[in-house]
Amino acid sequence: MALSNKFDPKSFEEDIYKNWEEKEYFTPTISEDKKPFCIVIPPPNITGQLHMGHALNNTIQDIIIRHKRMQGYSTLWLPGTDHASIATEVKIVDQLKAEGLTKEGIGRDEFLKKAYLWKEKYGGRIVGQLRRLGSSCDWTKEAFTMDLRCSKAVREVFVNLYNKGLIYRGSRSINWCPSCHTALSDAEVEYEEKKSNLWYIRYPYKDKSGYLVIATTRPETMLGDTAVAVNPKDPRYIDKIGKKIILPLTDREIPVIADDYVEIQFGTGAVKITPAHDPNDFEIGIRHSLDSICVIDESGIINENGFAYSGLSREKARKKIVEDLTSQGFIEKIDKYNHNVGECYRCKTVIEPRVSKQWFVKMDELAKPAISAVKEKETTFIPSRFSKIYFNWMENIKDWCISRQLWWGHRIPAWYCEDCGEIIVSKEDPSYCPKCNSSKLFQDEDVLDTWFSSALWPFSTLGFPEKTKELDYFYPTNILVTAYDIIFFWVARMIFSGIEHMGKVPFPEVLIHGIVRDGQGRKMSKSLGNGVDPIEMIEKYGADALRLSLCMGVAPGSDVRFSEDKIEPARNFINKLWNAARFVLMNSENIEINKVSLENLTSVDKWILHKFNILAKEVNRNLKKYELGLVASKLYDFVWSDYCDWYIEASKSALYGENKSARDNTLSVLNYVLKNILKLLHPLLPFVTEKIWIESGENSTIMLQSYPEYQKKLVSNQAYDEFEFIKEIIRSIRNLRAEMCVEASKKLQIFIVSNREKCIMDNSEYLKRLANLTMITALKDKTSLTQMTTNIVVPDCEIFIPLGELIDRDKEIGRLLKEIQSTNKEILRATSMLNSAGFISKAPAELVLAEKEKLASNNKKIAKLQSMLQELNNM
RNA sequence: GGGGGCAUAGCUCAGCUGGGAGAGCACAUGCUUUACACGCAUGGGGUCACAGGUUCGAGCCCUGUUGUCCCCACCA
Repeated sequence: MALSNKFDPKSFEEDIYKNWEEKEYFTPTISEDKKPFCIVIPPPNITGQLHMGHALNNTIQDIIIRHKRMQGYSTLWLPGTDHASIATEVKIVDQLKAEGLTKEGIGRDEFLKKAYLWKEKYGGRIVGQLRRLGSSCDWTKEAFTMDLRCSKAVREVFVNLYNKGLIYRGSRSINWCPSCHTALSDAEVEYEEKKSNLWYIRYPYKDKSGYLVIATTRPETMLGDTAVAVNPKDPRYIDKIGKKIILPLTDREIPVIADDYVEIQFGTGAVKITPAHDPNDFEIGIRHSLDSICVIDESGIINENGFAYSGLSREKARKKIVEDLTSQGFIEKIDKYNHNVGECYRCKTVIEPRVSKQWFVKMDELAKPAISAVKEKETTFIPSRFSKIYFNWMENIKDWCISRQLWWGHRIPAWYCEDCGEIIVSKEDPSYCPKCNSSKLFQDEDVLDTWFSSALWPFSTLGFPEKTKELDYFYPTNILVTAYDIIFFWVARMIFSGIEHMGKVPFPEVLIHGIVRDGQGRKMSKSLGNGVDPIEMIEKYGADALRLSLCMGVAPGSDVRFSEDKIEPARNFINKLWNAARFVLMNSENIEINKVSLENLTSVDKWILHKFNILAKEVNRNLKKYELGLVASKLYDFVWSDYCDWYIEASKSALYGENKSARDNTLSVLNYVLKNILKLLHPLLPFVTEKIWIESGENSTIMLQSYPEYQKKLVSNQAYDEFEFIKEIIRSIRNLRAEMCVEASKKLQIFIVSNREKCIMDNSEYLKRLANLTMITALKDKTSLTQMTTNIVVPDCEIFIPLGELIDRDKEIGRLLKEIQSTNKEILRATSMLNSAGFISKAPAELVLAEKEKLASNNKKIAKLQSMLQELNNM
């Protein structure tokens, strides 16, 4: 026997994957006869290792891609990794620090060497982990955001945007991380509410006519104040506008200005203006031609413009300034105040707004078509509510700061002429200045935001700007699968980039899934130490179990809680499947398995084929809608309840019986359904389905079989009804046994009175086996019964069981009363529905008919129950 | 300040197009039934957050309320 009695994924997963990859099953052929289907992977950062979020994201993509592959599409799942500029640089700086080195110390070239080494080591690790998950990526096309292909695309796009005037360089107030020493885009700043104070400070007028009180959350920035602003409509200050103030702790003279920006209600209605260290103040500064005095340097230290405080950190300067203001009588009051503080998304350092020269992408023109593309449903978000998030961001977007003062990344393709100051933006490295012919050129030191290259991913990976056949065949891709937390960073930017550079949206669908949380619903994080390592789970339970557990009970777009006790049911299910397969294969050994012939099948054979057929329809329907939770639960229920609990158990009658043709028929159906279950399950459980497929004697891979579809010829409503009726009888007998405490091993004899006698007798073998009976005797009516019996009523059948001394009259009465009660409830429900004129006239006719039938059958049932009760009472 | 999610069994969650409330886990009882104890059989357990509305009919649609989580936003 080839299958061991326990499912042991470790023994085969790796070999199976290796085989798939060697045989190049993941590599599509570009063919006009086939429809293309393409997904580009959200490239994992080379900094990381696979976490549960990746596991969920890639499981979903793999299910979609395997399904499409089996449906005959030419499928490409294009993998790759992201250089993750700032995240990687932070890690390497840490690594250097541990070795007692600094990045400045070793220099740019040496630093980049280290970075590439890092990429080799850790980029390779995560790619290996994706393989372990079973991801059917075409590794021959693996991309990296800094490889030659992607770098060419980046330069192409940068130069094109620059030439169109959509990229510009300028001095703006940007978010600065004093720890990473770089500018950040707005999207890279995370806000957290912090407890702080609102300091009310007296700013004395120069003419000694008193003072004006301003309120601030950042007293240390007052060193850079160049004005105080009030609202022009504020009567309190109307006569103060234009007056001069002497900035406390300094000798600076600053004006009182009027600007609509100032809220009359907030604080004192007077705001200190620090253009160099606040983005709003920067705007006001421009409107009023104020000086912008930088007082905090790149590391968050007060610089030479900071009077007595220069050299202090932001935090120390705040403390000292408040002390000095207090002792000199400038503090009016201090209120407790909570406000949002911006932090660097990589290192959590408090952001310092700073004015500096950076490169920006002008967003207005790019955003417009990207908004209408989603409005016009050229791209749809699934679930649709996520399009609101997209619109909200796109409609309020500001210019995108793309330059980073880092080393690891795409260097900005701009050169400056030392002699004439010309800026040269070029796809190729220039060797002389086109304006003055000087050869003294130096390249911009900065690199691009890591998301600049990610934005191009759907076409840069396919060969853009070359017109490759891959790009022609697979672009636009078909679906993008990602978590909702990078809609801004990535999805939105891919959409406007695709429209701008390719003329088409990069994908018609965006499937958004949730975040994987821990058992208590908390985000998994390193600091909490609550992360579950997917690789550890794969080691313990297998990749299939992990994949299945990430689908079970999950609705699209909602967060998933994961804990180890969620994976056990998945593993148990696979073990169940494994053993079912083992049973079928064991019984099929050395026997020629015929194709299923639809003639000569028993009711249960037709029943399982009918139910399988419905399953195939439901699975396809739900896969189409990406309802993976429903797909998983339908497969789970069919395999466990229908196939294992009922069909396999019922099949034993034929398998262990004498009739050879009955056995052959049953084996055909057993094998047919098993094989097709494996196909349906394959996208979810690639490894175990392939393993069983091969062990069952198939010599090709399951991953290229055609996916089962609904087939009209398998429909058999009559057989379905028939076996459901038999199941009902079996269940009621089992229930009676449990209630009456009849030993499970005790075989019973039953008598029946039924208008479906033939059906019961046709299925007597199944009844005997599954309800553990010796004999079934059909009676015309119960009066011929001479023995004392206990009785069961199911629709269309009365069952009489001689239980001898086990019969207990009071217990029987109780049982009957309970049954009468529940039947009465049903009758009441149906009656009230049928009594409603509205229901009769407005509800669908088949529904009304069904209710009438139910009522009739329950009426019959209750009549029988009541006569039984009568008899018992008369005893 | 704006936007969104969630509220269903003890726990974790499904419930797709409005038509007799479901699963897994947990619980109870009984089972060495020759595929499986990672198993088999049977059972108990729900005011579908609350209040209105639409409808013949609402867990599902609409309005409001409460609780909870998240996202966005420059009130210093």
